[in-house]
Amino acid sequence: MDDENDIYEGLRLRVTSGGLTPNTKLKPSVLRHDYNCSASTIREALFRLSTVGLVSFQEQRGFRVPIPTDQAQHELTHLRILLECEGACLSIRQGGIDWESRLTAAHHKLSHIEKRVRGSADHMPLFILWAKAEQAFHETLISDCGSDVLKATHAMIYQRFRQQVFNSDKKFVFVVENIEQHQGILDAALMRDEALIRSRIYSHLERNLVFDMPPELPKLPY
Amino acid sequence: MDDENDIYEGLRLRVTSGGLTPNTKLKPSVLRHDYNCSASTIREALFRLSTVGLVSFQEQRGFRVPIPTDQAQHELTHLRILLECEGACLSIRQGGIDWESRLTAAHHKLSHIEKRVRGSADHMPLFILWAKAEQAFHETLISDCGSDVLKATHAMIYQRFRQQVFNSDKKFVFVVENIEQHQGILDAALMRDEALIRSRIYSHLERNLVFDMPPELPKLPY
DNA sequence: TTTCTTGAAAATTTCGTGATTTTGATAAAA
DNA sequence: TTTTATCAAAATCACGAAATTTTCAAGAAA
Repeated sequence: MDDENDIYEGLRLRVTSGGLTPNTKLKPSVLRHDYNCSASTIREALFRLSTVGLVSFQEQRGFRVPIPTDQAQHELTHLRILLECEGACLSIRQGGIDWESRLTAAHHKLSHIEKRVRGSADHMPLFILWAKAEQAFHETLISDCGSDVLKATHAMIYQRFRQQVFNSDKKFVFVVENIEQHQGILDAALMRDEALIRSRIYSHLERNLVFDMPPELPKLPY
Repeated sequence: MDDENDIYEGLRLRVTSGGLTPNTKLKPSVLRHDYNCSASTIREALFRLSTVGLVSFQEQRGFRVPIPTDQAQHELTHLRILLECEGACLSIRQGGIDWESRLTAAHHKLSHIEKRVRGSADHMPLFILWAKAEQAFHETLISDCGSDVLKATHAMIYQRFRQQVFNSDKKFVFVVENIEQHQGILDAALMRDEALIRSRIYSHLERNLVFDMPPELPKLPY
């Protein structure tokens, strides 16, 4: 049935948070056994992943898990900030009670998991749950911006960001500051304060910026 | 040799500015003759185009030329403004003399073509030339922003934007205002005036926004 | 030792085929 | 006339194999 898409999703999970070492070769002829299908089917899925930037591809040289670099982390963070600020502000303007309630719900789930993570010694077992909840929260934040293109672009960048951070040495996937930062973003959204939410989204992601970023970009009239 | 990529580029050109009617079915078994290769090869190229949004795809229902809508035009324009303003401002900060000279050169070419277009009755014959030059100008504008991710994302959105506008009924591909607007953007870049270039990029693209856009988004501290 | 060839093994890309699904026209039923 | 059923033609999708390209180790030349 929807085989093709399951394989795509399966592979996506493995290259983003499946513990695969960066630069690992992804051979269709090997992976086919994990999904029992033909190599061509795997190849197609890997191709799709490569156009989104989640696997690297070189003509006649096959597919590999991308190597995280400081530069890539910086760039992905920068774009996340740009897109998320824009999407959040538009949602503040256009979103209604429904948006507020969905965002509150998403935050409630995330917050619950984060408090459990804080208590446990090993973060790993909860990681998958946390990753899903955190993605849902950030996607809900921009969900009423009214632009599918913006949302799709953000989703792409978010996936690559998560892959980058997870596969980098530091493994900064979760830090305690997240808890109050997510809360702060929710509060700003409910207060409908655009300037505040911008500043809080920036602070939340700031630690992933590895180079200096202009602290302030005057943006008028647009 | 680099067959696969040639086919991809060839198809990309046809769906973006090849005069194909929106909603036209793209059948691998037909297109194979134009590139003399197998249907599978065409299929793969179309698949890649679909992940970038330049071809619409439905499982078991094949590929089609996307139908332009006002909504899509608005969203693509919005994102172009966002990305291009950001890229231009960062280039102003980080770009050197080299950037200035490349931008001036790109503008010179574009300007030359635009003045010829203004004189001719039928725009069509010059269109391909103009499209290439205009893309080059806008890409040079953001070329020194220091972020490959930003540039790649912009390139994607720009392609879809061009497709949308070209395939829409109005065919607003070229208007005389472009001439002075491009000049204005160049001037602002050379003056290194960030606020000014933002405002001019916005004005340049504004006519493609089909819904109201917030005239001013206060953006502090980021 | 270092650099350059050689050539077999391995991996990647392309292609035609058969199985499955959709499409669209025609006929039957309401 | 409108709706539903039937079924053949056409298109799509997954597959395995053939053709092409790369990899890399072993030997020859500098």
